[in-house]
Parts: sequence; C-alpha cells; structure tokens
Amino acid sequence: MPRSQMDAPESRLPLSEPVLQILISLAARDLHGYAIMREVEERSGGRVTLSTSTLYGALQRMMRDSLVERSAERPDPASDDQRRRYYRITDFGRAVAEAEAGRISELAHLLRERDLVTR
Amino acid sequence: MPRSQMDAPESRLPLSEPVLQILISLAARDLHGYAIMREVEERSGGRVTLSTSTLYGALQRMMRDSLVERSAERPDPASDDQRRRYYRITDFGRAVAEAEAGRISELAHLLRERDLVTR
DNA sequence: CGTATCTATGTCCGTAGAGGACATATCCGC
DNA sequence: GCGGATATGTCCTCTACGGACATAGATACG
Repeated sequence: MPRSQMDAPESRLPLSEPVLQILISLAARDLHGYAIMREVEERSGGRVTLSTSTLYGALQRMMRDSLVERSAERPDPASDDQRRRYYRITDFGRAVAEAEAGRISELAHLLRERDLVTR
Repeated sequence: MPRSQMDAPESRLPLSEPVLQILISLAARDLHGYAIMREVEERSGGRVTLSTSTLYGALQRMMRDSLVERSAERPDPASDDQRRRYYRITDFGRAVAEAEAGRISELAHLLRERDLVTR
C-alpha cells in the first residue's frame, strides 16, 4: 500500500542524503533527473554524487510517497530534449523538506552547544 | 577486512541517525548501552528512540569501525551493576563526529538560505 | 555523413543497516 | 519470592544504496 500524505511530515524523518538533496534541488525549480544529478554534485562541490541507480530509484520511491510528481510542462522550450522527464516537488514534499530542515537546524544547534562543531 | 581509522573521517559520512546519536552521547562521557538508549530518548524529547537491536547492532559495527571501544573502567563504583558494558568514544570516533557536525552545520546554513527553515 | 561523445533514463543485483520480535538474566523494591 | 525495571543480545525481514550494465537520442566535428 502506497503511503499517503495523510500522516505527519515528521513521521518520514530523517530523510536519506539522496532524498534530501533531490528535494533541495526541486524546491527551487522543476528539473529533470539528469539535471538533478548535475546540480547536486555542483552544489556540494563534488562531495555528494548520485549514481543513476540511486537517483532514479529514489525518484520512483518519492513519487510513490507523494513527495514529488511528474510535471507535464516543458521549462525552457527553446532548447528542449524529448527524453527529459521533469519532476516537481509536491506541497507534501515541501512540508517534509521543511520538517527535515527544522530537525537538521536543531541538530546543528545541539552539536554547536556540545563543541562538536570546530570552526 | 575491518575498516581502519587510516582513511579520512569524511569518507564515513553521512552517519546514520542511530550512529550519530550514540556518538553524541559518548562524546560527553563513557556510558553503557542501556544508558545510551535512555539518554538519546530523553535528549530528543522522545523523537529518537533506539530499539535494543538497533543499539547493540550499531555498537558492534562502531567497534568494528574503531569509532568506539569497550572501557574497562567502572564510572560510579558506588552504585555499579555487573551487567553493564561501558563504551568510550575513540579519537577517530570524535574526528568522525566532528566531521559530521561540520557537514550538518553547513547543511543547516544552506537550508536556511533557501528558506526551508521556517522558524 | 559517419562516428564518437555527451545527455538521459532505466534495470539488475549484491550488500548492509534499521528495527520489530523474541530470549535471557540480573537487580531492586516491596 | 515475585514483578517490574535494568541490561544485553540474537534472529529475521524489509528496504534502500549504489556499482555495473543496458539502451538510445542529441550533438559536435572532421
């Protein structure tokens, strides 16, 4: 049974690194899979890389869980590519991302308090 | 072959939630397994709970990976309990925890920049 | 125009960790 | 001595991660 967005966003935490990175990318704008891969790698300075199996596997699960959905629109029709499949973050996906952001923010605070952040 | 502490702390990131929480507890002081469970639950306000299988499984892997080690000392000999097995964070474990703390701190900054932290 | 490389999506499969269920034994209060 | 709390541990299943591999359309270039 596919999970519905009925349950609280907090119940989905913590997110895995791939899922969080994908949500961060899609929170800014609709993107296709390959573009997400490139964006995540560039944004993280190469520290986070998504293999294609991780990327497309995660996207499928995220659609199943209603975190993202397929977008019919073609952003940038000027230089398009028929093969591309665009994804959009859902309202629920954004709520989950925000819940995770809050959790991480609190965690960062705690780690600072305990002198584990050394910079 | 068990992983040695030869490789860079960053190569072990990201840490799973259980492993990070255990390291946070042990960074403050030596503790036995059951005390770690209680501390994590209390510190997180019940949001993070470690089942015994998760806890002891994680501790075994963390020893294999030289993040923690068994401690022979008995802190609090006044009210001791023979069954307790105390664990201590290693220098390498602390380095890994600090690397993770830095990563999380940067992540929190990014999430704030992108207006995903709403509080 | 052929062909090599980049772009783009996807599956298959092995491995490892999370966690529920269960097992066992000791400690302590009453 | 009996029950609940303390304490450690295994077994088993499920799921996700990610390397290897497959396929094909787009683009550049001689």
